[in-house]
Amino acid sequence: MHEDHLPEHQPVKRERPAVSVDIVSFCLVSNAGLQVLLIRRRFSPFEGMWAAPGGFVEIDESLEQAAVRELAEETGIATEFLEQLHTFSDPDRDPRTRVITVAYLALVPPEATKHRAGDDAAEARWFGIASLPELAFDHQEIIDYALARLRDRLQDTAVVYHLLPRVFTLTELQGAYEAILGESLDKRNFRRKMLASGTLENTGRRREFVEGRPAILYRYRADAASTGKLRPTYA
Amino acid sequence: MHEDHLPEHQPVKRERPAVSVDIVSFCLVSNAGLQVLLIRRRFSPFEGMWAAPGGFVEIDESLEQAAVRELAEETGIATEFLEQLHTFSDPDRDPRTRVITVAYLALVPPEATKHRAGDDAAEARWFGIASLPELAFDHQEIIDYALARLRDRLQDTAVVYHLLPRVFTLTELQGAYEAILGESLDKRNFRRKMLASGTLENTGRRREFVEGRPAILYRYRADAASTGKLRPTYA
DNA sequence: ACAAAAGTGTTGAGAGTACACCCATGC
DNA sequence: GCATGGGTGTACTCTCAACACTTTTGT
Repeated sequence: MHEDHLPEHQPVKRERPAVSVDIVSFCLVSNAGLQVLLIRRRFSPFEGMWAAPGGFVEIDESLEQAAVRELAEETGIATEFLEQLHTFSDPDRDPRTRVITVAYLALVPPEATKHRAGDDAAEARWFGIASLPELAFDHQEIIDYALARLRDRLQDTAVVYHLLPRVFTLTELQGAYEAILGESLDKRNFRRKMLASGTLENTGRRREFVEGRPAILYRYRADAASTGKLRPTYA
Repeated sequence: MHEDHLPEHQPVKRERPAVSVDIVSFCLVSNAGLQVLLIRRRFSPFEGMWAAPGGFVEIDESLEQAAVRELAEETGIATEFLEQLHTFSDPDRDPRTRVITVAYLALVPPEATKHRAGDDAAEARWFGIASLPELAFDHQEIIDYALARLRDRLQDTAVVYHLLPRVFTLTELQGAYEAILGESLDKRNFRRKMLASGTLENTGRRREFVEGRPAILYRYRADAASTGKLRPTYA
């Protein structure tokens, strides 16, 4: 990094690539599974195509700030969970000019999923992970990467916390795991593991007015994100 | 990312941050443990201080290409293993101008560790991981991050492959794990696990002319990096 | 009483951990 | 024959995986 400043050493002002962030936001919708937030592009290139929300980094903000800002500007969504994924740098990934993009993973809890179209995007929409439209740029690759990371995080941390309502039943929790992993899990093993992990807390309340036996409502303990000892596979 | 091109939409040409790569290279030196490659800076800022090799990305190269090029230019070292770590973007991390840097992990096998000072650096040197000098920029943080990632990779892949000579004894392999993890491991459990992983191959030769009983020489199987099933903890 | 969903235990297999002595070679 | 490092096995614990019936509620 360390030479730009020295005129006699680097006499030519180097051409700088543009730097953007792209945010892959997931949410869970009961019996519709895992959803990804996309916007429809209003401008060329890929005008009219769907893409992950994102935009250029301002000169005085960090990448995290840019990600939060762009997500808010383009979709109106404020996320609590944001994790850097990977930086994509193929010189030809954007047909306009050289753009290096830093991809972020965002998790949006159900009470915050209401979006609106922003200035830069004609439209924003949640898509089921299994039925994504054709995507602009290398955004399909970025979303694949994000999903792999989310699945990974699920194995050893309490990230689902950020995708569920504050209270939930064990069956709902299992449904969340199954929707994200794309496979079904054994009920008894799942419950044992979750309860043993020490991340859950019985609220003492039950889900009322439902078909069948009312389920106990749990919440994540306040320190779950840090404390959670989860490295299960269930089956 | 998607608006730079539209004059009426973004009439002002946005100021672009500079983008650099920094490479944290590790090697193993028998009974000197894990080493990191640093260069002494020839220019301000932090002139005379040690830093990870790195430099600005050219407009038409990928980040990986930039990392390989900078490492070669500044130290003459060619690495086989390169993995992207994280992108550091604090607006104030470089006092000169806005620089976003993408950090890479490089592993250098013992036969490739000879370095030379390059154009941009007065001097290059391997430092023991436990006795690093004060570092320029946020490079201490970057190296900490790289070491954590290396330790992580050690748990479930055969990365040590890239840090050892082509043939080695089990004792040497265990020494490598211990040097990287910074803890000692049980000999019998370690050997059982390694041999059971299926990544090693007995060369049929032994280390000759040494004190004590000659040890069997092993090599990694050609497909070890992909096949290796390692998730041990030893103890 | 029946439909619907919640809840509950046991067993077998494999992996991890702890631990101490004999073996092959060079000098 | 002794110093030096190489090599080996067993028992315990714990976690994972497979698997089916009973309980509670509303209607």
